[in-house]
Amino acid sequence: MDADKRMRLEAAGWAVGDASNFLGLTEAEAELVELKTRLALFAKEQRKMSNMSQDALAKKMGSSQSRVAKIESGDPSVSLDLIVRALLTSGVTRQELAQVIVDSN
Amino acid sequence: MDADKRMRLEAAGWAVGDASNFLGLTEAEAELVELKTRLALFAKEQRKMSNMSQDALAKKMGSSQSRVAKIESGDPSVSLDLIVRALLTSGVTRQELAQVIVDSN
DNA sequence: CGTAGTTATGTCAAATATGACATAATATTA
DNA sequence: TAATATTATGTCATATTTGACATAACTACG
Repeated sequence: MDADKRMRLEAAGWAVGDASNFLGLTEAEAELVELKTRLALFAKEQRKMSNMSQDALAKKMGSSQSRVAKIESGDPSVSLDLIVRALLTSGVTRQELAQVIVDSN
Repeated sequence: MDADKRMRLEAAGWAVGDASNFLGLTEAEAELVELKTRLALFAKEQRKMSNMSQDALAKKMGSSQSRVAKIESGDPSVSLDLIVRALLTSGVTRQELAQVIVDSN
């Protein structure tokens, strides 16, 4: 919808800091953007931690190198589902996932 | 199934003991499905907790009553993004979200 | 230097998710 | 009971997300 497009713009270019009011983002929408951004960074960390190339992870999770790159760069075309799949495939536990969510922001 | 076969299967990356492999799901995919299911139930709980009808929540998050129903029933057409948006819109904190993730399964 | 390995970026057809709508089913309340 | 509110289910056109591909941009090492 409209809000999603706005979320996209913000995640793509506009400082992810806190432009909540800027384009009329809901509190929840802004929080989700921040959460996804944080998880994206964590995904990159954890893949490296497990000594996999983007291509290796991609194959393991049935995706492609370019999409893994997009996951890790916080590309707005990437769903939360895909980010979490990447994390779980990298061996991240629910506990670690939860920790990142608590620390987010 | 004997221990040897189990060991061989598990070494090859298969979880033995649930329906994951039967459905052709990787471990990560199965874990994601379980996570989403748990979050869906939690979403229903929390909406009720905040005394909103599905229609009220739908309006607040820019969705529709029928989609909120699908969120809460664990409909496979619902993304994790949408589930989390529903949760955050219902006033769930990151801490509570994390707690559910840890407890999942 | 070159070259092999890895990561980033753009594009696109196909797959999937979405809100909206109708309407059925089930609660709730007068 | 009936009337009303709420929730469930199915469908569909549209929007978004996807893997795949090409290729550019690094990185590391001989």
